[in-house]
Amino acid sequence: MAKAADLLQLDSMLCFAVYSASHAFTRFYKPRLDSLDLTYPQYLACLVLWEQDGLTVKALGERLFLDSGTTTPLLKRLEARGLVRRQRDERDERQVRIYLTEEGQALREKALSIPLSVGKALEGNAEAVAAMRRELQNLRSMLDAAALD
Amino acid sequence: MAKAADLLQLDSMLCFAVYSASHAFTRFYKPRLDSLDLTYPQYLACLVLWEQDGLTVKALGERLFLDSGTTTPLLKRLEARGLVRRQRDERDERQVRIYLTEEGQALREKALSIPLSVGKALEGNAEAVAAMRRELQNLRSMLDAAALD
DNA sequence: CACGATTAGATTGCGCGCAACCTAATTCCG
DNA sequence: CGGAATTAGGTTGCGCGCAATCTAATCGTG
Repeated sequence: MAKAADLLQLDSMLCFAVYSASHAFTRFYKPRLDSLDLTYPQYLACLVLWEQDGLTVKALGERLFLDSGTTTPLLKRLEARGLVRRQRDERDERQVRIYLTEEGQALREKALSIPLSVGKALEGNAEAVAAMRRELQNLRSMLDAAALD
Repeated sequence: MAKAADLLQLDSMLCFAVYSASHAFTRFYKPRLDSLDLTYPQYLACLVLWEQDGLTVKALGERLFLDSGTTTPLLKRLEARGLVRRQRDERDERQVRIYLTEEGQALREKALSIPLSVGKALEGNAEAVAAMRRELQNLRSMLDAAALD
């Protein structure tokens, strides 16, 4: 049975498994993203924009579960790098819409090699990977729901 | 079949599922850790020390997969808060050993409520949680191994 | 229409997380 | 023994990630 001592065992904790796997992913991506001159969160923002261009800052933040304190400076860095353009919405001037530049759109081709590299590293575990992804998505929504109590 | 377009779909990516679940955990822990006056990484460091006191900075960093640029300032903050003592090893003066103070040891009792709160949030998923944890540990080691290429 | 409430985005401050680099202590080897 | 190589820890710089706060634009209600 689980004693009080066991409750605080680092290696039995799901939170630490998620936390350390997340950092391992970032480390794995680092050298691959260096060749695109992107950080990992910047890469995620590009993924969102490659799927749907012209999103507002808020919509992009909701897609990544990040708030404006994170997204605003990140998008300004992408703008400084010439990958996106930030433009006030004319209908609602509170909103700022993010548009990929030609360079930003072109970067997509180079980015294709990255998921291939991940696929290679996790070769032979395709079903397990897909199942894990779904469980993690479920975990995230359970945690966000429970965070309100 | 997976086309090129699908390769870059955010919601099909394991990396993003891990990344966003990790942040969801941090958000979930935040209000619980506020009452202990600890950040999440500081809580992890305490978990390690509650298991084994007197570790070197390096050993503690290896346990958490963090380097000295992260652990040194984190441990200095725990020291400033009165939870740990940092002491040069007499045998090998390159090393600094970390010892819990009485206050640091006492905090352990208050921390017990936290895994209980997590257990409640994930109630009814105990086996799935344990399986996911093992898969994530495996994922982390696969990524760290593949990161070398 | 007017005015309080809400909303979008920006800003500041702080704690990670890591690369790059530095110093001091120890080890390795001729 | 003595100098090169290695190791532990610390420092700096930068990009997140988020709480708290601010401003400006829009909405909602009387």
